[in-house]
Amino acid sequence: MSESTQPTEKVNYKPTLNLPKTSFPMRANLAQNEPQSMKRWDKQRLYGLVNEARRDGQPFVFHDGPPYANGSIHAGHLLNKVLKDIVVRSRLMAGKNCPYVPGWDCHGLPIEHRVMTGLVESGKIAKFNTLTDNQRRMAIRRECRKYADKHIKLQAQQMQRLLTHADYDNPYLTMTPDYEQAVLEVFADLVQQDLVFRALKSVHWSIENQTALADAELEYYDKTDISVYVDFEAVDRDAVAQAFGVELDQTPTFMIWTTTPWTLPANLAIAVHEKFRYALVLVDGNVTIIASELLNKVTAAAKSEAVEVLAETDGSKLVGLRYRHPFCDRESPVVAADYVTLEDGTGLVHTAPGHGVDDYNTGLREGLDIYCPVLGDGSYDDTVPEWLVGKNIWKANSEIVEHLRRSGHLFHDHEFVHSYPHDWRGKSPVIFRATDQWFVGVERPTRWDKQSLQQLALDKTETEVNFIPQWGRNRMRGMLESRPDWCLSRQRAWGLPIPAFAMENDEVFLTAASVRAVAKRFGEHEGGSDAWFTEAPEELLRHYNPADDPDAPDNLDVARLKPMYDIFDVWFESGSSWNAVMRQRDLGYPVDLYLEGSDQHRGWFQLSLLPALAVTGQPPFRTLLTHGFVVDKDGRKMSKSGGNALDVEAVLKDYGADVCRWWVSSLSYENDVKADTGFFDLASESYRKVRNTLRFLLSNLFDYDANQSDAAQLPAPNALDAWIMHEAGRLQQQVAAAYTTYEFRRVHQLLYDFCNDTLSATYCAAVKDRLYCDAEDADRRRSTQRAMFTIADMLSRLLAPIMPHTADETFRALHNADDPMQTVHLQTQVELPDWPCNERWPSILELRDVLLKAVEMAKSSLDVDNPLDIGVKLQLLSNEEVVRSFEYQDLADLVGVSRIDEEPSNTDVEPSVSGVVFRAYDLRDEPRCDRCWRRTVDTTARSDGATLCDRCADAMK
RNA sequence: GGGCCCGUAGCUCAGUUGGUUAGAGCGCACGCCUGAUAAGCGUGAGGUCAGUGGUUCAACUCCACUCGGGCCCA
Repeated sequence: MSESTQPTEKVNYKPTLNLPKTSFPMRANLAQNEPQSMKRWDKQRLYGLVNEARRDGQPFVFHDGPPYANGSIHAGHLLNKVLKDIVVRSRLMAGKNCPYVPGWDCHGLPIEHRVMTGLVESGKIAKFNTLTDNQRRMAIRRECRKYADKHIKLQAQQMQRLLTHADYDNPYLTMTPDYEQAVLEVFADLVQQDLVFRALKSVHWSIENQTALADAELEYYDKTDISVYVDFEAVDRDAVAQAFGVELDQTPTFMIWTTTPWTLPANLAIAVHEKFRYALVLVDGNVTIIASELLNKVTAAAKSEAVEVLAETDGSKLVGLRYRHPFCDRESPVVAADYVTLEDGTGLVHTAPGHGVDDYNTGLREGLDIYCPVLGDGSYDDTVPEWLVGKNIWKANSEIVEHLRRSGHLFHDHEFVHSYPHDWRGKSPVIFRATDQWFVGVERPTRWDKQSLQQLALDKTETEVNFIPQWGRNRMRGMLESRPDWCLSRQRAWGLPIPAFAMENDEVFLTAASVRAVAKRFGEHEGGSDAWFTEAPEELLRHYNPADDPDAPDNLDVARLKPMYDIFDVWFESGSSWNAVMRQRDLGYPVDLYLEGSDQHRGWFQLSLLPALAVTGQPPFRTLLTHGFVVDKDGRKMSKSGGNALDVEAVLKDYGADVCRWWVSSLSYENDVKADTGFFDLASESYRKVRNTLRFLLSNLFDYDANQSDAAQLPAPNALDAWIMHEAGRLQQQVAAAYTTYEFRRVHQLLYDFCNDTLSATYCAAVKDRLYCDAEDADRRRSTQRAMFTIADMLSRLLAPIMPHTADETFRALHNADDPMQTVHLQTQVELPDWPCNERWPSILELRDVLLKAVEMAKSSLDVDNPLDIGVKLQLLSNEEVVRSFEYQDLADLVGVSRIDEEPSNTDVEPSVSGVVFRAYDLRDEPRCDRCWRRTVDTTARSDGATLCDRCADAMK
């Protein structure tokens, strides 16, 4: 700063200025202060108050999907719950009636598995095993319920810490009696439409525990088995010869390979790959068929000496040929299958639909029996050859090999070590076994114009469901098209029982009316579906009268019924929530919005859609919004074991919920979301920018009384104020629209840019001088304060859905709230009046940019540091009218220089960007106001020796 | 292996139906202010639009393939 322009004696004018004052802290200290906000809201019972206040508002029906009641919340929950909360809060702010009932998925294998593991580890399992079946089931269920309760409490607490505004006092739980009742009512409706049936399906089966096992209950260990190459004799020699285009005088065989000889009695097909080449070979005097590529490997393994390829053909030519089973009296076909590989075996795959998933699917497709001659205890039933009946399958393995060897069907055998699934508890090997299961038939006609569920689902998602993002529709369609029948049953204890009974004649008793009767019983029973394990059939069916049931079997004797113990797939329970929650609690149906991760296209979305369509004929949702998954900073999947999972609790503690939510609002959530603690540093920075802008507004309102300074008493707003109010109005409309269309990222962008650019860098910088230096009561200053007050109030409301704590803190500071009941969250958005403002503002802002650059250049060329030591002369050419419609002082404030004025235009000069010619010049020789530090034309020496501008001289009076 | 999707500055993202020199914020560099001060302001440098090939007068944009990543199946 130049010495020559400094006043000789320094008077401190600082006390005469209206400098900002506020108790609103610069540092948010969210980790400490957010819990206090939560307490205040809790005490005033805010959730209920808001609902009460919005009771007559237009409803917006939102339905929360239930997370699984297991473990702590993770990054995915953070994203999901915050997005939901932003939706709900923004709808409430718009005056909508929008309840948010949170829910939990309580039943199911993961909990049961954890509980069982605990029992095994603690040794309690021994005691459980001494109980009767139903006592044991009840004991397990009690443990599972305790486990679920504990985690629901934990998660609810963590979700509340995210500042979500939901009815945590009345959540829905899939394990409560009322919920269970409503699920069974949905099921009854499906039964009534004949959509439910029983059929065989291959499952992992533990012989040791005589139970079906889920994938999660398998452990893989190496197991030594006998692997065998078996010749299956062709039925029609000529047909085979024709397929290979040769003549044959010997009946050829199909050579298969298997490591489970005990499944051979259930063989019903041989699968080949249509695109592979197969060879007709003379090996050691026999003619057999092997995949060409595997021929050498197989004959080498068997140490065959004489190998001669007679012909080759495509797999597709073999399809349809038939063969004779080596020791069962039947013929079976060769079929095509894609899963046939050339890695092991012969390229011809032994297929037993009762003993394998691929085999099972092939069996369904080819219309084969799902034949399973193995009983639950691992012994053969009486449908197999006599020498095998009653034998244990593991023992039978070697007998079958010997039998094949003797009958000449065994080409080769050797021991083979492979990874094989074992029961996680007993560590014994499991088998695949076809068992009776319950299904929902997706291709059966429903009561809705006889269309199938699949067809209804395809049609309705095409026309009646809105997808965000759009590609969700394709994804859903693809999944629906390939949707198999829905297997509803599981063989577990922790779940809702499928209320079926076995009759004396071994037939199954389950009708729509009987299901409804049990539903009613569960609903009124304190323990809900626990009744299934503690009550006799007469009690369970106390609301059932066979005389009123057209489907009741003739010979029904309720007293002699035996309950069956399959439970529902948990997806059927959560998939009935539209009934168990939304319809039962009268919250609105169909629902406006389901919002979940994109994995739920197959999960909750689809499995809610199917039952709802069956029962109501319409989709349960109008809009499906999906978000991506949270991945690590390199875009890789997060996992606890991978060590790259985000610690949500730590992030909340270090950054606070408002920062986390501000981060969530910045995401393009439709794609995968990268997250790392470092990302929250950035969100923190940007949060602080917004916070500081709010603080600046608040700090300049310390002497402003919004009630007294009513609009009527104030003069027309200054051009700057009119402009910022106009911008604020536009912002409000854009933000409101973006909230409505779930474009939170745009909301974030708009709010950030407005705070950072429009307010902080432009408006606030420009009005500082008048706020600080104008007389306290000057019209110009009051007009500015009015704008700032209005905007701060508006911003607190616009920000409330994203940062509930900070918005409330701002709102309460602005309104000097001592009353704990005062909160932004009971407010609705105020529509700002359409403020007229000079329509030339865009040109002026362009001019500002140009002049800022000019000032920057002048600073170096004139060797000036402080822009207040610079003045700008304009030559107005094409845009005379535009510039002259503004006051030069306002322009100077916008650019941050002491003064801007005109000079006569010189026609020789080329106009620059905005049609102006400008010249920045050094003002350091001009007097500088001691109070406002500007070098305006009216700054002169005053009688008391001070150098002041007129405005400051006035303000001092 | 199949279905759906993603890949633009160091980072997070814009980029209309193909059409001038691909935009913004953060970060970074340099500077200012010291009356928003553990703040605030200005200026500037950063890009082979994942890769290859094709369609076109013209491709970040349309098509095919490849690579990397995610979800759901098998």
